[in-house]
Amino acid sequence: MQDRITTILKAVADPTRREIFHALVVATTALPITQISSQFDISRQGITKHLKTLEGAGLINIDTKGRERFCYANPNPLKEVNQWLKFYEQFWDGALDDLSNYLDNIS
Amino acid sequence: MQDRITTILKAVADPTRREIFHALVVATTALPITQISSQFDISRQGITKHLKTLEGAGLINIDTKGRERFCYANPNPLKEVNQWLKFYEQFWDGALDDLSNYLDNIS
DNA sequence: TTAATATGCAACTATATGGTTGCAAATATA
DNA sequence: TATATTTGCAACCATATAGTTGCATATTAA
Repeated sequence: MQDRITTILKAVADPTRREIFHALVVATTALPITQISSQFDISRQGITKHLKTLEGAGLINIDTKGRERFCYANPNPLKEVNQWLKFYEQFWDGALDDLSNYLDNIS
Repeated sequence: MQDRITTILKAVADPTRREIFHALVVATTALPITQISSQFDISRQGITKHLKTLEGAGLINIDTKGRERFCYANPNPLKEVNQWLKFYEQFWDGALDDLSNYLDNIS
């Protein structure tokens, strides 16, 4: 199908999915689908589709418990985006003002 | 239309556009469209569309000189992606092994 | 056991996206 | 001046995407 990095970037390129992901990251507990969809204006099915996309990118996991499916965030795939970015960091303005970048580049 | 960050993420979510962008970043000189498209299997018009998307995201600039249009990369918009990522860095595994993250979090 | 709740699946719609081809216009070269 | 090169614009096509609704099913609660 497509690259892992492409799958991840496409998943977060949608603003609604970023919102859903964010809500799950800051949530103190896993949330069932209905509860997530209650926070948005689009239908539950619309939310379910977004959740599937996020799950496909590895950005969320879902645990089924009885009739409910509890979703929680897994930010780890974003490390790949970070790595992709890292190469270009040396080319953008102000890069050398950033200590971490400096350390990366002298090693 | 849409968020700046959404525009940027959508631009880099396409693998062909990432390739084009990368080619321009590592190029030592600005490249005319025909020369860029010669490096890819898709048509010149296909490349032109991608260039427009990249330009719309601010990731490249284009200078017209005579009949030619010279393209060069501008990685600065990626700083916004980096900032978006930064928030989630604290939630991913191994974040504290990274000195830069550590420094960010004690300040 | 009956009713309510949470969900998945399928079908459908509208629009966006990635790609193509054909043609006209501007610029450069012979 | 005639020809070749570089490009933009417009139309078109196929598929992907973001969303909807309707219905069936499983689990929980009354």
